[in-house]
Amino acid sequence: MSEFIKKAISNLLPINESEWEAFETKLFKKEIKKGQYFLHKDHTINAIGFITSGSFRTFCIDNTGEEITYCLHFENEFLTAFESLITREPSIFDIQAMEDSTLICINKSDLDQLYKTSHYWECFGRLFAERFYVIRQNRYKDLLLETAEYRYLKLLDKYPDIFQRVPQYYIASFIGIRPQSLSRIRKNIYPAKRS
Amino acid sequence: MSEFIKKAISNLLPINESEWEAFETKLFKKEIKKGQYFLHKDHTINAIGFITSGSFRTFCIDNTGEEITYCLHFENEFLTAFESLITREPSIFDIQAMEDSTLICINKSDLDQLYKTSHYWECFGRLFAERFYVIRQNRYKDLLLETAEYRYLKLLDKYPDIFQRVPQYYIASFIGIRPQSLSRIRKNIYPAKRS
DNA sequence: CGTTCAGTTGACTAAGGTCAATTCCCGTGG
DNA sequence: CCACGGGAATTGACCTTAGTCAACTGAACG
Repeated sequence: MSEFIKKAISNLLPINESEWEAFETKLFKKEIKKGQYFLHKDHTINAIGFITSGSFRTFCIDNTGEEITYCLHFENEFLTAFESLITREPSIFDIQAMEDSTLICINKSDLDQLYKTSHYWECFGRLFAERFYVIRQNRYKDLLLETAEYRYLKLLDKYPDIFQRVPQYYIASFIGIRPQSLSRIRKNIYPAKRS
Repeated sequence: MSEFIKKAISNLLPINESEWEAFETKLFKKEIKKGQYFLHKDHTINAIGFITSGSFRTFCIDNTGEEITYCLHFENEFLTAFESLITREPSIFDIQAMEDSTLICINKSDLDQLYKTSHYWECFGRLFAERFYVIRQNRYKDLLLETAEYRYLKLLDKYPDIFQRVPQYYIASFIGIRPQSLSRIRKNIYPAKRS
């Protein structure tokens, strides 16, 4: 089960057995039913999860009271409110399961301990943060420079089956538009048929 | 001169003398005249700078051939194309001095060496990346959730003298709109007078 | 003094938001 | 098996924000 997380970690920085064992003993499993929360807004997050099955969305409430889906998360991805994890401030986001889901988690305090005692893990922490940065950077770039239609197509390209798993109004909001606008964009792309 | 960079580093993670000395020997000074470049697009960046005087802008070219000012940078801030620094890919951004400027720089290779040999520096590297993440995150949040007017006022709040130092069309582009739109927003905020 | 370029303004356009009505889809209970 | 209810998605009509294009102003500087 934790083979996948080991692979994801090795992907960032190859790991040896003793480093892995120190890490593995800290892991715990968490099951979250569809609709339940991994994190509630106004709470400071104290763990990182790795999604072994299911999917989540990170959302917040905008000035008009509307829910804005900020991120979507799927299998084999790390899940956390990184900003809150770093700053130790309460998160402005909720993180909710969109399907019945399973996570492998590690507590922030255990991770900090690993950072402190192991050069390997400190280095991993840096690479982890750097990768999070690149993801944010790309999203920011797309929002600033690209059209909603481009963002929609890019998302479809990355997750071809996303429409089978995620309601369209979450997707719309993730792209940065309203469900009605996404509906129109889709109509525009696929003139007669339905996708 | 390098007192300021030492202070900026200590701010992230308190530093002792021997760590500092290892670092200081690697530093070099770079002077860049107004209009000259710290980094050219399509080149992989191999240094981080710390601005001791002057200011810079990071920009790229959008689909329509328009220059988009992506970031503005001032004294006592670190300057790099972080994405290119991390991924070792060519940057899509140019970084250009907006005023005659002075930087204290360290090469990526020297930094990597410090990361490798010192737990202090590795930890610093993580905190540095984390802080970059938070900055990106905030910009992304503002672009997704806030109006152009709010972003304008927030920028003014952070850099009250920015209009004395930076042409308005760079500022407009930085907050994600066209100069004409910024002009109208300003007209709207200050109905009769001029600021 | 004319050239240049940033900034402003006006008229028009385009993208996306808003509100409301309608249709579609799917699960549940009769 | 069918009818109904409820939420998701679509569509239409209209509005708002910002973009586009072009003309004009004004300050800076040789």
